[in-house]
Amino acid sequence: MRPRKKDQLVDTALRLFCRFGFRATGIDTILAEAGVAKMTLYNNFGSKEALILAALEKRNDEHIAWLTAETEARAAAPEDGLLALFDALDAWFAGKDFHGCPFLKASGEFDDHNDPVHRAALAHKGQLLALIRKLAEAAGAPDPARIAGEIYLLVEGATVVAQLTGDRSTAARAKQAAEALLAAG
Amino acid sequence: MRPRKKDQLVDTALRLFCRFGFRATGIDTILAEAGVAKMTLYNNFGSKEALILAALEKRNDEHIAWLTAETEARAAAPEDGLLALFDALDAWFAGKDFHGCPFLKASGEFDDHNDPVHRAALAHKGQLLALIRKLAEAAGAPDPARIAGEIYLLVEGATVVAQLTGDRSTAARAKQAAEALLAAG
DNA sequence: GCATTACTATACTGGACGGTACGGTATAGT
DNA sequence: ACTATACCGTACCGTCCAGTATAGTAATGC
Repeated sequence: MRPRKKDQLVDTALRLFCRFGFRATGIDTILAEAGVAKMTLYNNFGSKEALILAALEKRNDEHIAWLTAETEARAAAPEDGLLALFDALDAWFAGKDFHGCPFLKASGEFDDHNDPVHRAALAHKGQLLALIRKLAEAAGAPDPARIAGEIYLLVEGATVVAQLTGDRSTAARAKQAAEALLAAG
Repeated sequence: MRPRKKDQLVDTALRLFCRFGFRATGIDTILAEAGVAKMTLYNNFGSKEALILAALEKRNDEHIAWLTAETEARAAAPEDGLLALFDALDAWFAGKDFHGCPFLKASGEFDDHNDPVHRAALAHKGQLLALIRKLAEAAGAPDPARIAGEIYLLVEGATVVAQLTGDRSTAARAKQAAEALLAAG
């Protein structure tokens, strides 16, 4: 199997979904941009929803891995991980193709909690929270689960606000708040 | 002028937009639900976008007023306002017709920062931040602007997470974090 | 050599979309 | 009573949508 076109389709779809939204992006646009025939899409995925799910799955893997690596690279010591996470976020927000978190976008467009797309978003956020909890444990926080939950709220808030306002200092402000939370124990 | 049908249209549209999203809600659906003829919509608003804008404007006024009043009612003393805000949020999230913040939904669907809908969302969030700042000043915080910015991130984070997960304890967790932030000064 | 597989192009279906045209009705103010 | 206004229902427009049909090409694998 040579899954060249398939990957191309997923990559293009993901890029357009992130930029214009899921419902607003038609398959014809994706096809034209990817240079792929319509039947190739339907032979590989069967439906637009399946393509969305595939795109989100890939995005989940890549983003969690990137965030993990970037945070680790920016942390001088294991106990700095939680704060370094916000530096990684800052780098993410500063990218010129940043258009908010696609999973938040997806959960907004597919509001029904039983919808597979919403569930995919939920699963991703579960992994994000797990990552934060691991960082909290590595930092030696007295109550890692509690502190992770609080930090997680800051992360989501910063992500939303960065997309909404485009303010470059958003991650730094969230980091400041996180510092205070950590200092308070 | 008897703006009965006009209001009915805005109310119905807002309800459906909140629940199903802006792009996903067709005008025919709104019309059928509101029991209003199509020409009445276009005589009053001129376009779907104008209806969206009208709905968001009404929502902005109502929600800011509600949040202000609810927070005030739940604060025993002026310096409790910032924490009481999270009790108000909790009441909002617990409502059975809660489907997330329509302005965040709108900013996700209309990503372009020049889009009037995105701008409306931005304006609303400016008012929300101003409200938080006023509460921070009333609480006698040493640096009200900074603390308000941090609390604001918690508020947005809690709103997004409440919609995403449906977790009833989200506002309480955010309140806990806010307490720590306030205690840290 | 031959069959399978991956992919292509074009054309089409049925429905939904935002928006318009038009002819008719009910209700108000004067 | 008359007229303006608000509103109605229905039919229609052009466009876009997701998805299907069909026939054909290019490379792969035995």
